Amino acid sequence: MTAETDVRERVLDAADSLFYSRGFSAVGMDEVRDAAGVSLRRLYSAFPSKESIVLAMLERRHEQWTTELRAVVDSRDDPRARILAVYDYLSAWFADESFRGCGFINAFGELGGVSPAVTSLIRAHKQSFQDEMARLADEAGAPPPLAPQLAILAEGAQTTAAIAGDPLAAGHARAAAEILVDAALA
Amino acid sequence: MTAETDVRERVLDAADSLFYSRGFSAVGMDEVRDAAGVSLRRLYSAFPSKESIVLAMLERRHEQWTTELRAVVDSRDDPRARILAVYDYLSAWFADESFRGCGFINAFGELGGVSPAVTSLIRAHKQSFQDEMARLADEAGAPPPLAPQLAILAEGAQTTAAIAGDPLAAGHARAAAEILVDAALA
DNA sequence: CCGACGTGAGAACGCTCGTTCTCGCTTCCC
DNA sequence: GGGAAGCGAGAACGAGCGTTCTCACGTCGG
Repeated sequence: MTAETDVRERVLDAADSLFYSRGFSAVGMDEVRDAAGVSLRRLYSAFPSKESIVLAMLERRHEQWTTELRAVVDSRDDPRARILAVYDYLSAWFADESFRGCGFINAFGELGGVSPAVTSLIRAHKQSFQDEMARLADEAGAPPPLAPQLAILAEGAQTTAAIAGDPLAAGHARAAAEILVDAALA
Repeated sequence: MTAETDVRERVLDAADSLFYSRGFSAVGMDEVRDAAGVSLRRLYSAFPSKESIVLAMLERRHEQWTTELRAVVDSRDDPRARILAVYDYLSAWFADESFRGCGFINAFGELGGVSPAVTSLIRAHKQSFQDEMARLADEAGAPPPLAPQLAILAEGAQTTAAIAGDPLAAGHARAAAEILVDAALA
């Protein structure tokens, strides 16, 4: 069973990296096989189809993102600092040289119009982020409108950083968040 | 010559609608031909390749977007109202039933990793929007950091409205923009 | 030592794609 | 009226896709 999960991990690692950097339809299964170092036979015994790999990869990405974000947030105690920590997490992420935007937003552009399964997974991921923001805003005692505003800032920072290639977007979003938080708590 | 431009327009109309709603690789040239009501022969005499259609379509979309946005902004006189008009424009756009996010952000996800020409066109479009925001913020006498913050709000509203399917994102972004503008002008 | 099984490498399959070519028909100019 | 050019419809082509199959080989229980 370990061998089986190992194959799945290797395939998901390779698929995540390739699909994230080049998109889904631009990457063939042969390339995934080569990058994973796995035979096509084993690959298709671990996953029934390419789409199932995409779905599994997005699920794993969602869990990684959620875990990492929570870790950064939980390193702070002050409710205001916990909110702002979200943008610090974004800042560190944007600095990664292989950063090419939010994988879920990218997937939505390519597959959102044709794959309902992928669409609902993307939606769930973004909803979970909004819930997280609502929790943090609530902890700080802020009124309800703050949370969606903070989430919108985070989303905008991601696409701006990706397309303009400007990691400073996280700083701008953080500065705006500070103003909004302070205004909401006043 | 009119016939030639007519063919181009018909093809671009069809391609824009199809590519925007389903993505690029999910739509074949046969489908574009059917929707455009043009023979494949004429289609390929007007455009050398599928990618050239994508590029022409994005350029046209950029001009439409810029023109429409300027019209809404120019319907206001007060500098503060001109800034907020941007989010009113977004609000009206999100209400369109065929809205599926920003076509440029979507294109970036699918083609940004493989087509440099498409990437630089997308970048130019987003840069032009940031420039527009900088002009509006400058008109209002706001300090420099405001403009990127307003732009990030607009980008975030677009992806949030698209993925969550929530048109209210424009309202949240507008409310946040009001707070940021007032804080910057205080 | 042997046969059954599981595996890796990659050929093969069926399909779809972007693009080009064929062919019969229309059109229009002289 | 005749021939050359342009056109639409769709077949054809070559490539690439996701997926499956073949086959030779290694492994291992008996």
